[in-house]
Amino acid sequence: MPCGEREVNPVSETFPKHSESARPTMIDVAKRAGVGLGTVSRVVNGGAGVRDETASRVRAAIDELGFQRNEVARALRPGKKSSSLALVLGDLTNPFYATIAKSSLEVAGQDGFAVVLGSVDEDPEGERRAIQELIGRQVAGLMIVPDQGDHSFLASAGIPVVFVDRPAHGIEADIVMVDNEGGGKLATDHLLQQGHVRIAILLAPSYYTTGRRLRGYRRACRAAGIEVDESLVVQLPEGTAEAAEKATRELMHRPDPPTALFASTNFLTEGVLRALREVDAEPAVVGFDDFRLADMLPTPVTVVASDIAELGRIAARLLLDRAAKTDTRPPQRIVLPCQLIQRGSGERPA
Amino acid sequence: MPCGEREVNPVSETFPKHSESARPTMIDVAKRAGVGLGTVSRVVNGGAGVRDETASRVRAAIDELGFQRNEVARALRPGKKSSSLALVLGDLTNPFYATIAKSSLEVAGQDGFAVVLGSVDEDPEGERRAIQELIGRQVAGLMIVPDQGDHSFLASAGIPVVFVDRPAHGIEADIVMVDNEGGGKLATDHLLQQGHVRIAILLAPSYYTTGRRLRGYRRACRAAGIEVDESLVVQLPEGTAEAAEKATRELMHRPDPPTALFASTNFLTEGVLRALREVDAEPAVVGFDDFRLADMLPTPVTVVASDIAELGRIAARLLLDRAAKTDTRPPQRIVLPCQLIQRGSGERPA
DNA sequence: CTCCTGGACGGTAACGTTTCCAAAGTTTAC
DNA sequence: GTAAACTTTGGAAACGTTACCGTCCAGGAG
Repeated sequence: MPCGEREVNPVSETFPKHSESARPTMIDVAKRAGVGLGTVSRVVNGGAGVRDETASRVRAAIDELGFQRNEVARALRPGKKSSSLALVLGDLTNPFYATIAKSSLEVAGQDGFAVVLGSVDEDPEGERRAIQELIGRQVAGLMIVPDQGDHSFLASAGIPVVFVDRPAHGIEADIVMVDNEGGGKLATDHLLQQGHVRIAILLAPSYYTTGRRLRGYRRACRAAGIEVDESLVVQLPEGTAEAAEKATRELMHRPDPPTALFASTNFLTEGVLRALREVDAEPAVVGFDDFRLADMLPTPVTVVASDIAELGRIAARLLLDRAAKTDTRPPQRIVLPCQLIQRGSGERPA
Repeated sequence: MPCGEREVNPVSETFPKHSESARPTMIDVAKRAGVGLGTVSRVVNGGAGVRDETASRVRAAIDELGFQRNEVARALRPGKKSSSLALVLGDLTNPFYATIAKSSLEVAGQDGFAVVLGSVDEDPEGERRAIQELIGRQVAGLMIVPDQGDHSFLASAGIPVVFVDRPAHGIEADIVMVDNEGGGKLATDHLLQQGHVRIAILLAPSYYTTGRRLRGYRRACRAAGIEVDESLVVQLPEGTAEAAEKATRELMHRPDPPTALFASTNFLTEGVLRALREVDAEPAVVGFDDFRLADMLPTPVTVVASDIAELGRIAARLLLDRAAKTDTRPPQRIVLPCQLIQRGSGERPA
């Protein structure tokens, strides 16, 4: 029960409200310091070619007036892009995306860049619109965790693009991702080693990553000389925990349930574990992507993990270098390794 | 062990790279459509006062050229702020912040606003710098989860500000928060009802919210006629799970350990639970703020929760209305209720 | 003493949009 | 048939910055 209704009160203290007073411009500073506009600009941009005495007079004026450069006007000049990057990704509530956002934000911030988050619907058309919006804001570069669909419209945007976690079709651009196929193989190999033969794999719909992880799974099975039972390859209608829970329940109620499950995303892993609570059998479980509290669950969860924060950092760094034209190499494809973290759930024998 | 070193390969496909070709401007559109510049602007902005026939000719030209309005130039005009909001908050890896980011992003997106995330260091000076940066980008409004310290410098920013989760000093602005004191009382009351008398409370350092939650705790104790043992009020040096874990371990190894713990943030709850794994005693635990998998832990975790997504939505809505001058009420103080979610850990008897 | 060189500085155009004003065209009213 | 009112349109100014081009002054070389 609620501990109170929503309250709405005017705040009582009487502090200055935000004033509409115009903020000072370089012209104001110039007048105040008794110098020309160009000189102020030079001081603000590093002060090369300005006498120390003049420069400090200008700086004094800046402090007195509380002047701050108008980034919008600055970005209007041709060639000058705004000092911000755009980041387009899915549900921030997913720790995977949140981690990318956080780490790329850090790197961008170090270079004085802000990060603009476009709101992302799930449909490709929404993504496209969001991206166009962002481009209109003259960002210096785009980091995109792309949805499926054609992204060739990005080629005409005139700004560098880095794809994160998955490649996109129709454009040649940098891509930073994890070794999905290797990770899928790693997880499956591990389960095979425990003697499992009937290993189910749960897949979120139509992501690129999904296909690669499945490929790793198949490769591991083939290498072990095991033929894949296609009824154990479960394509979910949604990438949610709920969908995985339902599918797992169905799997485990079959006459010939799998003895092990490979959940190909963190949310799917959660769903699998939820379903298994209500089931007598204790199949082995390996998840893809680590998640908070994985080690605290009744049976600590074995996962295949990679350094997601690094994913974001590399992407941001690469994009900044592209934007600054420091990096003029051909488009790169950077693949981060995965590693297996054994915690218990994946070590149950067949 | 890693399933492979980091690979770096040039991408092989040969798609168009991003071209540096200048994007078309309204002037190009005007020429193409054989109309004046002003007419194009009118069409782009809704088309009021333009003949249908002319408007469609302009729209045709826009489509042909792939014109997209330059938001930067637009924002340069006086009075016109850019159609973006700034969001300043802490660690996105904390689901609490991530949820706020997600929900405010959604609301802003509905109104065609982008959200700029300032990178936030933990120190107040870093926060101030980040905010100044954002203001320089001419955002239409600021949403801030404020650090302690004086925020009066915001009064001269000339844009509306909404504080989220905690108020700030030195400025009269809207604030959207949860009923921390009520939640603290709710949690403590619940533990008292189970017969607990020695209830420890763990507090993250110096947050505003911390103080209110403690106040609710004290109020509940006083109402129950119990004198608070001040050695059970634990001020942590850091708001991390690790700090809470260490403190809990120390608490439980005392000769007179508490029979219940109230962890005042989600990370602290995690730390508490980690420590309790290695302890024989099974004290009751209530956490503040719900978290993913709370119901999946060996003992499902009882929490006091509020609708964090709603927090973000309300803040964004309010800010948008302020920015549009649709809402000219005096600064509001909106307080969302908390509710108790009983899952087991909080129902252990004394 | 004059000329030249170079650093310091001031002024102005330009970026792409919105807004305002005036001109042109069209309808309505008398 | 003419004047008035209104609608549609074109053009120019302005937003705040940067980049470029001159000008000015000091100092060194001839």
